[in-house]
Amino acid sequence: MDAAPDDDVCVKWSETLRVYHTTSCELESELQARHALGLSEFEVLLILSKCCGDGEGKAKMKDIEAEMYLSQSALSRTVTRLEKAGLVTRAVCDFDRRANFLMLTPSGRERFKAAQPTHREVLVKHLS
Amino acid sequence: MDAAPDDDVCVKWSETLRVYHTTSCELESELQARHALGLSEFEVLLILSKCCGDGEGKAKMKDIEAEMYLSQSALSRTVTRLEKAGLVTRAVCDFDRRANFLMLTPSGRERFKAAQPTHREVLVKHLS
DNA sequence: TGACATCCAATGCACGCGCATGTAAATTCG
DNA sequence: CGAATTTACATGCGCGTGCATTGGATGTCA
Repeated sequence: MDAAPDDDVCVKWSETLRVYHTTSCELESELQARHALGLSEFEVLLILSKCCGDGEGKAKMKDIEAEMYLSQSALSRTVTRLEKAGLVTRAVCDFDRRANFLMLTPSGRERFKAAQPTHREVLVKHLS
Repeated sequence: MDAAPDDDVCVKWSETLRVYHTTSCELESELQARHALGLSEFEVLLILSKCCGDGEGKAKMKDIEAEMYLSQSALSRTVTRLEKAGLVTRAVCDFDRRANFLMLTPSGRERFKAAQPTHREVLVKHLS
């Protein structure tokens, strides 16, 4: 698998850096400019919206954390921002009152639907 | 080129996210733990050391900036940290006194040589 | 049941980043 | 030449992040 040795991984890494930075940078600015969403915030909405079909959109914080590359504290604050913006609501889990459920509000679902094309558009532009 | 459409880019993107985050995260912590270097700092040393053969290691700030995914201000502060650590020296360019040269100190070259295997090791682990 | 370990989420804190601005040097052009 | 523009770098500022800690709920085991 690794016939050609060390330099290969360096090239691969610098290519990964290039793709990651250019793409995430444009995602960030386009989502912010067109939909007032940070990338982390969008990603939370994305998980919520696909995690639970159409009607609902519930998920536990821990489950979301597991699907994102974001620390527990950062996720907590991201959710706080989303909550303040009225896009998401926290609800305590009845069976385990340590845990929180997260739910999309109608406004949150709307915002996400509006933003998703922008997201796709940028991805297609950089990864096609 | 793009026979299978939208979902493809999403998969590709999430794969890029995974590789980028796991790799850069481990690079950061290994370089910090073993060599007291942040990833940005290492990357500056890397550019300096390959930019100019063995004996010297000079480069203009602007040229370094162009090779990194880092803002001008972030680079400026990164270099300040490297300078404080004694790994790098700033020198004013005689022909354009706005510009700075950057030079590896012997200590800087040493630190870089010590750190490079760690860097390679992590890359190989994640990208092979 | 009671003491201890574990788990979830929030928060204090420090840090690195990008944006906007400031300062000084160089370049352009009337 | 002299004023306006542009370029290089540093710095003030706000923000999002990770680490460490805290507080509260749950689980475990004797």
